[in-house]
Amino acid sequence: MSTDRKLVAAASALLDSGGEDAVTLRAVGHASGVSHNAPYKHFKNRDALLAAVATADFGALTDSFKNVRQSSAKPTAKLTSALKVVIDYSYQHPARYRLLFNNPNIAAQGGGLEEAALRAFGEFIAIVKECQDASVLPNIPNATLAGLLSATMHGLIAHEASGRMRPEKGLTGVASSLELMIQLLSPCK
Amino acid sequence: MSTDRKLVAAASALLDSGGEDAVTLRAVGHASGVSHNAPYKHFKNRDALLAAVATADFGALTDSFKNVRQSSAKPTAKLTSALKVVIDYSYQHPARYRLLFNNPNIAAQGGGLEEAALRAFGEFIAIVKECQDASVLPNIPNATLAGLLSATMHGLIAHEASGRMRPEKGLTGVASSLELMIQLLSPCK
DNA sequence: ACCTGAACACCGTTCAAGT
DNA sequence: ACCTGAACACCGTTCAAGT
Repeated sequence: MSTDRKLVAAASALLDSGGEDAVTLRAVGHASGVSHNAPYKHFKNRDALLAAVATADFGALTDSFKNVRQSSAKPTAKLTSALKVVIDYSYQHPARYRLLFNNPNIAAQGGGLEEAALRAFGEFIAIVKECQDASVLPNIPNATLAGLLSATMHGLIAHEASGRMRPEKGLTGVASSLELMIQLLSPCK
Repeated sequence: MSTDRKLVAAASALLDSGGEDAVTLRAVGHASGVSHNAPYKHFKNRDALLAAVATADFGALTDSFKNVRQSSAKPTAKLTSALKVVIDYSYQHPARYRLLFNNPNIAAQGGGLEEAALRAFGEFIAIVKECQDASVLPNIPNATLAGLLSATMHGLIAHEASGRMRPEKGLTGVASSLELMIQLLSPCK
């Protein structure tokens, strides 16, 4: 395993175990068996290393979306599954989730990150399109609708992560709120 | 002006001028005319100081929402205005916006922050209710709908802040996407 | 080409001491 | 009660030097 892959894997593991603050170059280097400034031989700086983690994760999300899209499920089920992929990812890897979707500094890093993010979003768009073709979602510009659904999901995740989704107030979780939203959006019959 | 108010004001100004990284206790102390560890006499630590900034801003948002709600505008116009209040705030004070709505660490700080956030959300809920009473929004549980609208707005803001709202893909800005969403949600006629 | 050790200029936080 | 200066244990980053 090459050093740069080891560094990305170590940063990823540290994000999961201790959050973003735990990702010090000293800890990353130590976990990879190199010195604390060896990362500079592979990445411009700490942000570039984190961007590499994000790029890899966007790739994994793209693969997951592709699997969902190519499955034999009904369009609505595919959409629910795709949303569930991201929701589960946000629960299981909160620090990494925030890196991909909630960190303007990292988003501005370049190095293939933007392209990787667009590829993932492209797969999601395709799934939304299947729903529109099946007339379970309104006939508005495809990417606009996908953007709305994606934004709602991310907003709900952030809302819950901030501890402000009170069940007593009728806010009953990300997945169920999203299901309701999809119902409300479905064309009038 | 008391020292603790000065500290909050200085932290607020530093967030605007240099982002969260610029809010060092040394800079806050210097801008307030005290030493770099004087803040510890007023706040438990740096996060508690940032939480105080967030609490104050939630208070300002509550006031803005209240003004909108008590105006003579039509319900839909009130909703648009309330959303615009937050959108403008996110543009003019991005670091502070992220502190209030996108920072789980700060959200968990306590000290009146949670209550202040709920008060602001309560005002927003009341505006959404006016729209429901006027039948321009669907008749589902009030707080649930407000949560969906709020989540969509925050998700769109995050999407744009990450530089991933490409106009060429049909994603044409936070405000216009939200308007479309509200149209789609309006009960079938 | 890749890595290391020392060094620099910072941090947040603690603590003894001052008024 | 409120504040200060020194100190501690960290950081990211740079750089000269090694193989």
